Amino acid sequence: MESRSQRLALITKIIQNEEVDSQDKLLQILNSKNCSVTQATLSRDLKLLKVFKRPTRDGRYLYSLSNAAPEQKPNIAKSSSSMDGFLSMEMSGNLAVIKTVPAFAQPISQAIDDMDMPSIISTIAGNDTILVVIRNGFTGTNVAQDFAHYFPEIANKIK
Amino acid sequence: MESRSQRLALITKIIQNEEVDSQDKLLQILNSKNCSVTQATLSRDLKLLKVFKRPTRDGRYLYSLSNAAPEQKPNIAKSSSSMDGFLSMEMSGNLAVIKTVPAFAQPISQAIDDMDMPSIISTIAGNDTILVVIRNGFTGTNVAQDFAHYFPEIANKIK
DNA sequence: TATCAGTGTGCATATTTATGCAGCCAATGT
DNA sequence: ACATTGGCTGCATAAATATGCACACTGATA
Repeated sequence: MESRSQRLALITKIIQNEEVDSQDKLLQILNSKNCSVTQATLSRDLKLLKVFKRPTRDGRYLYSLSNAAPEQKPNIAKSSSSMDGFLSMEMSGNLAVIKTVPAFAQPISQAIDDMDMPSIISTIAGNDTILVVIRNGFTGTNVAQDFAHYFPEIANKIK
Repeated sequence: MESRSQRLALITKIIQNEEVDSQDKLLQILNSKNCSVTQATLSRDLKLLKVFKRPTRDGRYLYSLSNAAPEQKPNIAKSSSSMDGFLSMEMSGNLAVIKTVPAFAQPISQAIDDMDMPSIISTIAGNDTILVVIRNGFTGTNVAQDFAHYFPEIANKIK
């Protein structure tokens, strides 16, 4: 085996047909097929091929070709206007209820979750309403304070 | 941050929202969010979540949630537990809040409703959060017990 | 021919990730 | 109460993977 491109093709075939979980293992298979390289070169080959280790159902990781791997959608960056559409917030027991302009509940809910406020377990959003679940040991006042701190632009809309 | 399941939920969120390419980097982000663990624990967490490093178009590798990989989706129903994607459950007053891997809230919510647990009136699900409304006369402890009974595989994720 | 640029490689080592082991803690059984 | 079990963790270190550097080879160019 002399050329790199031939070796790359061979690697592709091996990864498709066998359960390879380390470069050393791949190295052995290649050696047994008359192809002699070092682990360092293999590492570079795999990067060229965009090979990656995929999790299996039983908790292992095996090398896999990335042809089908889609780009992960990055979340839209938060802007200073992430509270656009916020209308009001009112406390009720261990819940805070936020009303928004219709269709704005989801993005606002996401923005709130992203802040990881200590007083909030999580939020859940419909179309124009968000439920904010307050963590045990905190009060609506705590939540109001946290909101005023993280989102000062809506501090005056909290009851 | 005290419980492992909560940390797992936080990790999924970080991996979705940021470009993480090493456990050390993830470690720093967690630390900045008041969550202190070692790299060793992180390695175990990532294996539990079946996180893997996905190749990007520009030749880098970033951590990614394996449940977002589409080729695995068609098989989920037949070969996975209905509690796949369940991350954590925390009580708050007459509610229990379940955090899931994104997009898993709806099916898990359905599975819970289907059990007709005596301690639960109903559930409502967003994208990665489920609210469980506890029936009058029951407590969060009752709900936790019911969950442990009906879904023993997630008993250890209940706070 | 001489020189240069680019590619490919091994070696040694750095970086990154995984794990054996022991200890802690909470839950459970006797 | 005491012992036991199992989950979770950190520490130290092993295992796995990536890379800086030097060198060899090729093809293009003056």
